[in-house]
Amino acid sequence: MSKRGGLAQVIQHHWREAVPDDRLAHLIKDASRGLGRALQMRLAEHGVSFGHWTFLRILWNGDGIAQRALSDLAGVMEPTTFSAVKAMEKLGYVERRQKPGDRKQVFIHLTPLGQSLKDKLVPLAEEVNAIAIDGLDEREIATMRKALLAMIDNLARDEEQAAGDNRRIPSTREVAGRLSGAQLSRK
Amino acid sequence: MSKRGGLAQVIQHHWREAVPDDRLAHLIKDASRGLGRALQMRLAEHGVSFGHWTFLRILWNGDGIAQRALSDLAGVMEPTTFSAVKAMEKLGYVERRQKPGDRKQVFIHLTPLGQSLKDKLVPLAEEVNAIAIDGLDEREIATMRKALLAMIDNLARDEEQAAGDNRRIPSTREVAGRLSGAQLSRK
DNA sequence: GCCATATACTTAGATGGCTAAGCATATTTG
DNA sequence: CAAATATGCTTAGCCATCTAAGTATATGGC
Repeated sequence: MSKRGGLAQVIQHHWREAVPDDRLAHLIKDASRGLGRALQMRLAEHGVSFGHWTFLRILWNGDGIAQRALSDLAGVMEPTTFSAVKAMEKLGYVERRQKPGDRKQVFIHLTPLGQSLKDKLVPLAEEVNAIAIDGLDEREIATMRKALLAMIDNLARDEEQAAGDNRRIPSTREVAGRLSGAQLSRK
Repeated sequence: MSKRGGLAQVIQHHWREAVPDDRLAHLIKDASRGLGRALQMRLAEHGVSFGHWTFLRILWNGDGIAQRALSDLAGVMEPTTFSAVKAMEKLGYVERRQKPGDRKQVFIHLTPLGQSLKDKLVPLAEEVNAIAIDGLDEREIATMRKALLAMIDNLARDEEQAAGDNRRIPSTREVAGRLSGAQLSRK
């Protein structure tokens, strides 16, 4: 309050110095929301919702996976996937199929329409990324990436432990899925 | 699929190398959700919802501000603030008052109960922060902070421009509020 | 001083995420 | 093999957030 030197400077000072501790979380949240909004705006122009993007991205990288696996890769809970997939099925982006001899799992397949979105949408995400990191150098980005990864890992271990404390041994699926949200299928 | 060398290593490899571009956004989102869940778990033990925390934090730092100002400081839209404040009023954390001669603005004041939460809840956020940044050194955190700040700024400018393209000159309030979501009251 | 515009709050309704709980089907094990 | 347990999908319902649109009140320009 009542610092000298213009708005930008005040904000810079505020975030960098006046705010030592827990507000790193706020910075991260704000960045995340900024990125989300930027992509959302662009996707909306193509009639695709932000929520669907998450799942399409994974399916473009290999469809025909079970709904459960899709949840893990997306880093969200099953009900989230369930409703998104249902909605995308209605939009004609995906099909839900079962394999003979397995009446539990539902496998998600892209339709040609769903497949075709890739070429339109991927550049939008790349554009957002380019805008966001403008002016940052390689080294800074690498450091940020490393730091974020470490934080995700730290928090996943905390969460894992908290869950274990209260209840039971969390399944591998749970722990791994919780770990970071979106990575390759392991095992 | 079918990588060698243990889960942690696979994930590390995945995030650090296999994923060059837009997935920085995913890292940030995952970190944000991890931080959110960690805090939420702890707040829940004290009967406070994550949403309320956002607003309480600001009010502890100076209550009696207008609902609109509270929105700006929290970096959320008015309806979000509206419902949160209504809920907190019902819980007895805050009161909504008006000033004579102004029938538009509603000023939000902490009750003693709302005030008293500060001592219980702030340490929880500090704990989460400490867990999250465990193992990171000063320099890394400073770099991340700087990079995030730059990204927020880049994205805010993008958004500002997109809005300007379509409609009208966004008010100062809007632009500044959008800039990062939670900072000091300036001017 | 009045009318146009801007501002502040509210309402309504959508979205994306979650937890809890249910049901059906596989899998394991005594 | 049968019973117990685990797994995968679904349903129901909550929470935090948003946009769009409505209402009431201030404010500024003519």
